Amino acid sequence: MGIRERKEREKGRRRQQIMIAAKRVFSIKGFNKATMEDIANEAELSPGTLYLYFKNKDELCASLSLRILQYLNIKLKYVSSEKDLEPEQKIEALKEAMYDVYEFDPLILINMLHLQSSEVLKNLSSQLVSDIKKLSNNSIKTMADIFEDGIKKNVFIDKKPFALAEILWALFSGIVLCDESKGIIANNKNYLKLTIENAFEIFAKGIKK
Amino acid sequence: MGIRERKEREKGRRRQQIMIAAKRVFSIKGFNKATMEDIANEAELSPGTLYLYFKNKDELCASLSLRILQYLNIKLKYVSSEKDLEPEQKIEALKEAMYDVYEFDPLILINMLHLQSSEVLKNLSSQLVSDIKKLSNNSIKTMADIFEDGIKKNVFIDKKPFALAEILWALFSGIVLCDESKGIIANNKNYLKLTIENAFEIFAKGIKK
Amino acid sequence: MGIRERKEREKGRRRQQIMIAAKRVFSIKGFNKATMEDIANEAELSPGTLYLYFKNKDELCASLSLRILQYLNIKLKYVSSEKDLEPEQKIEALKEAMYDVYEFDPLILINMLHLQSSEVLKNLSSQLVSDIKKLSNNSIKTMADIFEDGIKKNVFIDKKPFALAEILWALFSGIVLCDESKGIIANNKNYLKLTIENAFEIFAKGIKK
Amino acid sequence: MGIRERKEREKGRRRQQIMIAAKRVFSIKGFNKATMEDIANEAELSPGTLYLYFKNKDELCASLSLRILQYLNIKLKYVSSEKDLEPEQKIEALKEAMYDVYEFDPLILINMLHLQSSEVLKNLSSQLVSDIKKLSNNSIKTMADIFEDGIKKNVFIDKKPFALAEILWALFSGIVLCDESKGIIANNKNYLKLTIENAFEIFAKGIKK
DNA sequence: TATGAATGAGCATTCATTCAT
DNA sequence: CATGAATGAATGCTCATTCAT
Repeated sequence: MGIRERKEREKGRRRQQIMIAAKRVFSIKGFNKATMEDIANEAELSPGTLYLYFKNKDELCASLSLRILQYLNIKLKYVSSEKDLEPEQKIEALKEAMYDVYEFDPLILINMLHLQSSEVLKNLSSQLVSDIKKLSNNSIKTMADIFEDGIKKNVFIDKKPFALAEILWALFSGIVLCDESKGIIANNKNYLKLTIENAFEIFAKGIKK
Repeated sequence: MGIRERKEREKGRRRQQIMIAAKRVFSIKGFNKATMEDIANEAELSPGTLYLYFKNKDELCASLSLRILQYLNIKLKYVSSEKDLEPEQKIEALKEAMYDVYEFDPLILINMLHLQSSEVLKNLSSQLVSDIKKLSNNSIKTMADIFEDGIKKNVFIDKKPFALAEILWALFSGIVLCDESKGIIANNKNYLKLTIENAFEIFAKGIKK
Repeated sequence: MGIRERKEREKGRRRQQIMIAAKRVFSIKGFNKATMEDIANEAELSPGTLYLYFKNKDELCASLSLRILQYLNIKLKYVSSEKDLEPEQKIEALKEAMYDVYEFDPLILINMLHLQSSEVLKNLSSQLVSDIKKLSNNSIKTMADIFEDGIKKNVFIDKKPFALAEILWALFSGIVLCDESKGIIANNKNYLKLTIENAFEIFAKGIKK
Repeated sequence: MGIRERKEREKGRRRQQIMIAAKRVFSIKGFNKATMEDIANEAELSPGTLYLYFKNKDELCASLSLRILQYLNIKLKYVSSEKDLEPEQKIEALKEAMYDVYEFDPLILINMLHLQSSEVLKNLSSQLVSDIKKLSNNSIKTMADIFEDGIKKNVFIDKKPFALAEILWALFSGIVLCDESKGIIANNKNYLKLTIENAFEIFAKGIKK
């Protein structure tokens, strides 16, 4: 391993360290009330250092989204590529994958939502924006592949698979969203787990031939 | 109509005017990048005037949520109370209602999400917080009533109706969410309409006995 | 006087108040070490208020230059228009005018110099930049008119009058500059007055036929 | 040449390298907007290295001034010592010398001006401050010697020679200054060369008996 | 010597909120 | 009621400087 390589890896580690700290602070204070100083303290770094690794606060936030999308993408790719699984088993695996992703980073949607604002997009490097778009599309596409497989095997109804993927994506987003806003909407504990369970049951039944 | 009443009504109108302006500004700039001055300009009022009608920025935002929840509640109540509709027709009516709500105010979710932050909740009057919670629960409860009716009539599977309501709520939230973040996630136009259509089809099929 | 007019005048007064404070602070601390808070304190205003009247720190500084150029311009116009003065008397009047300007704002050159940097220019509104350019050119042009008059009357040598104006402008700038940097260069008190006196004597002799 | 000497020379080279880079960066961005990192990049060194050769940013800037003053001093001494030149020829030689200096480092005045700020002076080593003062005074003194020679030989008017020197110094400074701020003030290309030419013509005529 | 990552004090700027008119 | 100028605390960000390697 060359020096250059080692440094690159070191840099990646720092970014992770900062993102983890940011995640923690965002989840406690919310994106707006969290200050860069808060994050720096949490990461046990100085405020200036944050700017060595992230162009600005918005970019730090967007990078969190990218990170979770990367994780999601890997999970989905893996499920999709499992040749030995029957379509219905893949749906089950999907459910597990999504639950996994949520556990990895429950903040996913707050961050994703933040990206909507055109004012925020202005602050992001075009590289980052295109990475996020690419990964989002890839994720949905991979899910679509899973459904397509089931349709081919005559197990699932013949809806456009991409549409199915989008519905599942929406369902997932919505469930997470409602879980996030527990204070207002949800009532029972383990809301997420139960609801994902129930939702997939309905969904799986709904798409079966 | 007494003078007092007229004044009250006048006051309500002003609040509406401000909320509409706020909605427009929020949808363009996002909640955080929108300034009270932006909103005042959009409403053709002065910044100071906003504070005659709303305690602070967070409360203005929360009032937007309350407003949409009220609208949603009315729609749902109406669907639920229609004695002549069969369960499946009610589901169809639900779909229409939700589409309606979305058209009325697509920003609902951004606002709802914003309410999550405990830091924001601190700024709200307890009256407002309890109103929002009550309405949210009512909405879900009313949907649950619809499902319960279907279960009693032996048309829907015997899932806990409240769970069904939550799934539908999540589905709706997720769809709207994905539509909002079109720039990042969605690909096709009319994403929302198509996806609601597809989703309800799957959902309806999934809960039928 | 209408309300609008009164407000406009009030606004002008505030700008003056701030500029005067800025001048004082700049002359004590230098442009860079002077903070906006320093200036606000000196003006007995809050930092935020400064930004109601000046886009940013660079623009506040440039406005000081504009102010002195306006003053200079008026002085020069007056000298140039005096029909009864002989060319040599006008040169004498020029000297007085310049001395006057310097007394009005000895900081003129520090500010002018600041304008050189392209990075600074980026921060200025194009209106301001064009105003400054126009006034600078006008000043030199007016001086040229004075020399042209002398050349026509066969009193001054037939150099291009514009070139003469530029030399005088440079002489003035240089004298002020050296006076400013007293700490390093000048030795005697009243350096400025003496040197302007001497310089104009040489200059007047040099351009006489 | 001993090792110590070689090292000393090497050190001098590095200082030159850094000063040249600094000059380039200052002339593009202005002293304040130029960062030490900018200079380090231009010099193809790391920021830390700059501090091995200069105590701080202000001292780096002052060293630039010192460097140009040394160059000027040598030029002036040479002109002054030429026994065979007539006073008028010396004035001509002075003109050439000044043009030379300007070409060597047009930034001289920006740097000199920067030294004015008492806040900056605090940051400089007393050694450096006294060097700069000494050289400045020497330069003016040497010019005065040239004029004194002319006065003795009954060629120049009997003004105090030191005053003449100061006027010339001011003229030079002013011309350079105006050339630097071309964007704002000057109009014609080759402003500097032409104006120095014209100015010396007037000046020479003005001091002749 | 040279590096360049890390620092953290410092500052320009913003903006929710107030209040005299 | 309405205004909008003024506020000033809050904060994102910068950059001269340091120091472990």
